[in-house]
Amino acid sequence: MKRDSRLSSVLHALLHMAEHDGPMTSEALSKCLGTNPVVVRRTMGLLREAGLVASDRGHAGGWRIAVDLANVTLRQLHDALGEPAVFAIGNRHETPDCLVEQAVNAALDTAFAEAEALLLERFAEITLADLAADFARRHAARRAQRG
Amino acid sequence: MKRDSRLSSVLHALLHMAEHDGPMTSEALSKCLGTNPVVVRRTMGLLREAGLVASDRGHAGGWRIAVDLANVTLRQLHDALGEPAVFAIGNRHETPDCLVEQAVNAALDTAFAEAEALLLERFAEITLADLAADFARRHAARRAQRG
DNA sequence: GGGATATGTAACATATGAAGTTACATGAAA
DNA sequence: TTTCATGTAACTTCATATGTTACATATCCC
Repeated sequence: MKRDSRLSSVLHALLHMAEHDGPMTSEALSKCLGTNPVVVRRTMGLLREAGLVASDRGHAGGWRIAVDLANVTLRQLHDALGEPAVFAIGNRHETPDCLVEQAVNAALDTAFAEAEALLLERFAEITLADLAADFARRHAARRAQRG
Repeated sequence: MKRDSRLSSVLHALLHMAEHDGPMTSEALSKCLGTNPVVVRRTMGLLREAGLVASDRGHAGGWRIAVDLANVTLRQLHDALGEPAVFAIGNRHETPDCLVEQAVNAALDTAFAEAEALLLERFAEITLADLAADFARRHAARRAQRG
């Protein structure tokens, strides 16, 4: 199955934007991400609808972060992307008539619900500021290593 | 993304087999599951490799459970299916050069690893016997409801 | 032995959905 | 008014789970 990598992508994009002075164009972001400007606009557009970023057209236009990095969690970004399905595994039929299948679904649904709840809880605990700080640490470590 | 429903399918099949006297053919199972006999053989073949079921050809052939229901967990079935990817969400690149993307991946990987660990833990706690008992309860409830 | 029945498996078809691409409209700044 | 940027529709590509066809192989019963 092809994985949805949009959360990973927007995080990558947002941190680059945070490190960059002034707005960044879809073109510039697409080069950071190794993708296409249209894909960037399509995905960032969802974040704009959620009020997390803003975009400007024309000269000196592009994308900029519209909120405080410390106030944006991975959970908010996941929600902004439309809460895509978390699991690649699932029930064969959602509302089966067969009692056997109902018993199977009930057991699986419970397990998946618990795991999803934990994932979203972790997402809610991590802010963009946390990631930016982690990046800064990695950056400093690389500089130190180089001498 | 299209979800992998094989775990759901094999559970459904195994419980029908548990309720049924004697072996069940791929044909019969495929009708229970609403799928194709070849798909059943393909999937059940993985369980056979794990020693969980056995198959016989020819007259009176078919599939039968080779172990005690109380000794088989969902985790074992998941493993028998080749431990398919649990998540439909993932990193864009697995081992990026970009330090920003490394920081993003590290955060996401941790969250996903925790959620996957919880899911597999729950899977390990649920046996086929548990599901069979739950089915029996549902069956009794339906009979009672009908009068 | 020979027909009937069942699995084993390769090869190919279909369906779904994420991501990539092309094309062009719209809007803003120099 | 030219240039640069986003907005968005339409289409293509790619991955992969699942479905399907065809046929080989093994077993049972007569």
